[in-house]
Amino acid sequence: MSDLEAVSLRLEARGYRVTPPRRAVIAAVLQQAGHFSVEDLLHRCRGAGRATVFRTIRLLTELGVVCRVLLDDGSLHYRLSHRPQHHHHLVCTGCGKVQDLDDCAVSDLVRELSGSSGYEIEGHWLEFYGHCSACRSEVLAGVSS
Amino acid sequence: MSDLEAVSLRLEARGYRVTPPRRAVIAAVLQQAGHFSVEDLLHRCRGAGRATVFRTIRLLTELGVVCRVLLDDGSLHYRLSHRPQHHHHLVCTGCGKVQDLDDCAVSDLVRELSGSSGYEIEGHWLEFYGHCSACRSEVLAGVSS
DNA sequence: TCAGACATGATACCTCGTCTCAGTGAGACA
DNA sequence: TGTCTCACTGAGACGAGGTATCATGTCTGA
Repeated sequence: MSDLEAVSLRLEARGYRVTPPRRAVIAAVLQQAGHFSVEDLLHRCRGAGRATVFRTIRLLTELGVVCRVLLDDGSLHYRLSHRPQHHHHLVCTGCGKVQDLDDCAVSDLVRELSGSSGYEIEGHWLEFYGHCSACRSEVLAGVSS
Repeated sequence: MSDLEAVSLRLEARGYRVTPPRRAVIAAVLQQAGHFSVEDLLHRCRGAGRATVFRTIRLLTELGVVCRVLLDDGSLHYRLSHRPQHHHHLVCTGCGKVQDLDDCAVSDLVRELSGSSGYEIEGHWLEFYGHCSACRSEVLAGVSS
């Protein structure tokens, strides 16, 4: 079963119809290698309207098919989520590559914080920014030349 | 020395002029108890123009006088920073109260991640969301009544 | 005094996202 | 088969939040 079919089935299981514009958006999302903005999708899905693309992305976010990535300049991008469960991102500020971090090491901190602060902590947002090994070696090569 | 004077001195030390509109924005920021949007400041500084308020907030962010707070609905607010150094926030989604977390417990995780991922990690963004003790007791009172 | 740098407010503009609304089409049902 | 309902659609208006531009004002140092 292709990814497109799998996502379509998940939509149908929730009672949503899988229409041609939605298929176009899902296909465009599945083609994206890294993170992308809604504007990128709008360019790829010329047939689908602006509102439809936004609506479909919101649907896919609810389904856990895509997840939101906060870049270090504050802009919000999306990314195909290979992990429907809670996870974090490691974003390369050089090439834009994003890596998933599946073990949430903050959960211990959350427990500790719940005790000390009196808050009932329901969620958190954690993103790491840095340079991947490829970008680091490029920078070093640039300096030495 | 008042807070207003202290911030003014920091601006001057960086070579910026302390003009009446800037003083008005700084005073408005210092009066804010919790987090605020630029729109809130615009209401409080009727004399200063929209662009000036945005420019001054950007300046104050650079100086570390205010810091950005990402709310759980994705909107960006600002907050008077009592800790110029790196810190995190604990945001109450009920009343909007924000608490600073000064010990960055992610630094161990950053070191560990640098080794395992090959990334040179330069920054991270961490916000916690939950309900403060006051909001929790309100909810409980509402349920029991 | 004067030139140049800096700061200003007004306003146009941009980006990103939501809302509204009339039209469309798929599916249920008589 | 016809009709009815309702989810879904695209177009476009709208709003929030922020930036760019520009003429003008003000400060500073020579």
